[in-house]
Amino acid sequence: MPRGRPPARTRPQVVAAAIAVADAEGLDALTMRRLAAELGAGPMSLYTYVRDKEELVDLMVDQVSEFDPAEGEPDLLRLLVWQRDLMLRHPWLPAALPNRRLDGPHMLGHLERGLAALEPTGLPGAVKLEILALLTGFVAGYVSNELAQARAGVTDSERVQQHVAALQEAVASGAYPRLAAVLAEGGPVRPPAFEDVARRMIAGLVG
Amino acid sequence: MPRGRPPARTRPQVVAAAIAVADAEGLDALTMRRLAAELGAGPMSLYTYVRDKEELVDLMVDQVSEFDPAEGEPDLLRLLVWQRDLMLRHPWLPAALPNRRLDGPHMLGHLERGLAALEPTGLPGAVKLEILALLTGFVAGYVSNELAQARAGVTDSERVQQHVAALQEAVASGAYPRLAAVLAEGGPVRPPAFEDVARRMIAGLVG
DNA sequence: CCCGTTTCCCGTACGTTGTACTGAAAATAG
DNA sequence: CTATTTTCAGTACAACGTACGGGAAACGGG
Repeated sequence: MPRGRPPARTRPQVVAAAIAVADAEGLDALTMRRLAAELGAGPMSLYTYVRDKEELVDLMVDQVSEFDPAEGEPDLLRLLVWQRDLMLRHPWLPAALPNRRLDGPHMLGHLERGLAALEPTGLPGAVKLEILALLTGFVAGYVSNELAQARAGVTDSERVQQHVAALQEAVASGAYPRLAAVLAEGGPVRPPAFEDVARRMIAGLVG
Repeated sequence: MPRGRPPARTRPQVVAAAIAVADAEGLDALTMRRLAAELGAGPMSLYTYVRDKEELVDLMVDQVSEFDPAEGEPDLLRLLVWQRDLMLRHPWLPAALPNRRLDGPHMLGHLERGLAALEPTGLPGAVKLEILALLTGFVAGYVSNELAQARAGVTDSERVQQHVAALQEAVASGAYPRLAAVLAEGGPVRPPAFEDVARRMIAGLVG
């Protein structure tokens, strides 16, 4: 029997609310006060469910990484596609991943699936882990680029325009002929589809 | 003739001091007050040389990316090796790169060299830029892993040990057989050398 | 029924951060 | 010398994560 006063909320509820805030307004907008207000609670109440903010983000990452077990054991390409979908759905994820403990059940499950996909290679375990880390990093980088370009499309006014102006000026100086050629080439060329690049990446690392 | 009171310091001096602090104590230790104290100045004096902290880090990144022109036009592999050396020398660099404007002269020079190395491929310019971004992201990820493992060697006590304990427990539950096998395999297997992985990466992306 | 114990809730408050504001200080131009 | 221009830096503010501690709500045992 639980002894004292029962919690008014559950930990998954708190984490889910945090994810909702980050999805809607970005990771910077996710402050403890903001999240508490979202839950109709005092700021310090959150520390009943979470040791500190770092742990909160750990839990957020693990929560969104839930995997539908009905999909069975995917190959590496399917795994990367799934990761990308995840990051497109939760744009804060690529920024949240670095320097984070990934020992939640879903992240470990994901690792397990990755190891399964690498089983036929017969590589040493440490190498398999390294490959998985590099592939995840690749996906995060790719999606970050995608998201940045999408944001540049609607133009952040201030910041993006300054960047473009700086580029124009540098190119006009004539010191970067090849860069100038690329920019003159006309911008919106369709970049290669994710699946193609991912396939090349996998082939390069495990082939 | 310059009119008003002359500056007591130069912008490169300020940036160099900032780099020194970040090299020695990490990016988190680099605060405006700390840097000002390092220079024997008042905190607000720094804003004479730099619009805000973001621009300061922009300048730091560009400053450390200076390239010895005597090396001529390197191929892609040499470029990645050089990037890695840079990041090992400045461990804050991988963390500082994401979401940053890279339009300083040295970063543009680096881009120019990368485009030169990709010239023979005949790929469209936008694809070349994408490849360079992905390769830089790969190097940053690889070095981050290297640095994290080195730090785990001296053991951060608190945080790392908690992580290891969580892994042990999860593995002991039997839910992650392949992960268990990898961990039982014995840890310190020599990971593949950077040059090998980088070569595979290049081959995968441009091959 | 009531009281002690346990647990959660949350107002207050502290230290740190980036930086806006303001006015003093130091240099040149006339 | 005076006016102008620029840098310097003290004070201060808002926002952050979170330590602290007292009040509130549930239970077990008498």
